[in-house]
Amino acid sequence: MVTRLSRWLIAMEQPILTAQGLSMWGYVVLTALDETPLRTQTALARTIGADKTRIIGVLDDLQQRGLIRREPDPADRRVHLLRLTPAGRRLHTKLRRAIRQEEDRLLNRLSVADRQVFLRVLQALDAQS
Amino acid sequence: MVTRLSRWLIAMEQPILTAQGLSMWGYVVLTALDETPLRTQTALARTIGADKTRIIGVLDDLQQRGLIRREPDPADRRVHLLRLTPAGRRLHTKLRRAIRQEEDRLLNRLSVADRQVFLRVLQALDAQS
DNA sequence: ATAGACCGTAAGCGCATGCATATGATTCCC
DNA sequence: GGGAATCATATGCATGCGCTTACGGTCTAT
Repeated sequence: MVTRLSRWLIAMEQPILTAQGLSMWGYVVLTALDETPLRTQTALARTIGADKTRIIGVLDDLQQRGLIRREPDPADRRVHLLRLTPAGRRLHTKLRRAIRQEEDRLLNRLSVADRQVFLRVLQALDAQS
Repeated sequence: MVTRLSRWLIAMEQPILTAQGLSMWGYVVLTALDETPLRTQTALARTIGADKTRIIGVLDDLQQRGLIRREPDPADRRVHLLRLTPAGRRLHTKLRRAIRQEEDRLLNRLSVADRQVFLRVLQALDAQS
């Protein structure tokens, strides 16, 4: 069930992201930086459950597209601090809205109450993991 | 969200399955055969969203362990019909119970009502995917 | 009888991922 | 000051997976 559901949900999001030339991980990174606006790469990778070595390419790409900024941390020169640019924030907002719309479309056979419960529980489970 | 949730659910199930020397796909196959007791390999693969070429190893393993049976279909000699053995059914029941228990443990901070809604919605979404 | 489709099987290709190693630079602690 | 740890980076290895191709055998429709 999990496998199928995951794949199905991913298949739902994928076209939205692809249309903006963004990868899943790209979107995940933007989301994480939207939630916590300033982070080191290591912290980000840990938070999003990505391999820190593997997200470097993703970050390079996002940076090159002007969606995030990497700044040296004055307090520790080993560190880059990541933040969203205004363009990154705008794109993220747009994508999130589009994905929410698509989710709504897929959930619209549920009652409003059920839907709210489901999303709330998902959020709670996500927060706990 | 999807990625992390999937990973979390998988991380929950994995130790239970590993303890019985079963893979995720192994468990998925047992579940599918429990639900529909007699199926061709192609139908099974389609149902569980697996690649028909990739599940052959899984089926080989399950068969070797006496958990499933492959029988020629008298109506079509190209086809193997798959079914659970009693041992397969017993193992599946045991694993399903253990996984349910673990889910309950993880969901136990939710109200009973919320939990029921959540699982019901998950099921509905799965059915629609 | 023949052509095309299907079944199960084996294997190839490319990609993603988890994990590990190594590097240079930097920081922290003794 | 020196050693160990940490950061970001690059890269290797093994594995899994989606997709594809090919094969021998079988089935269906013409």
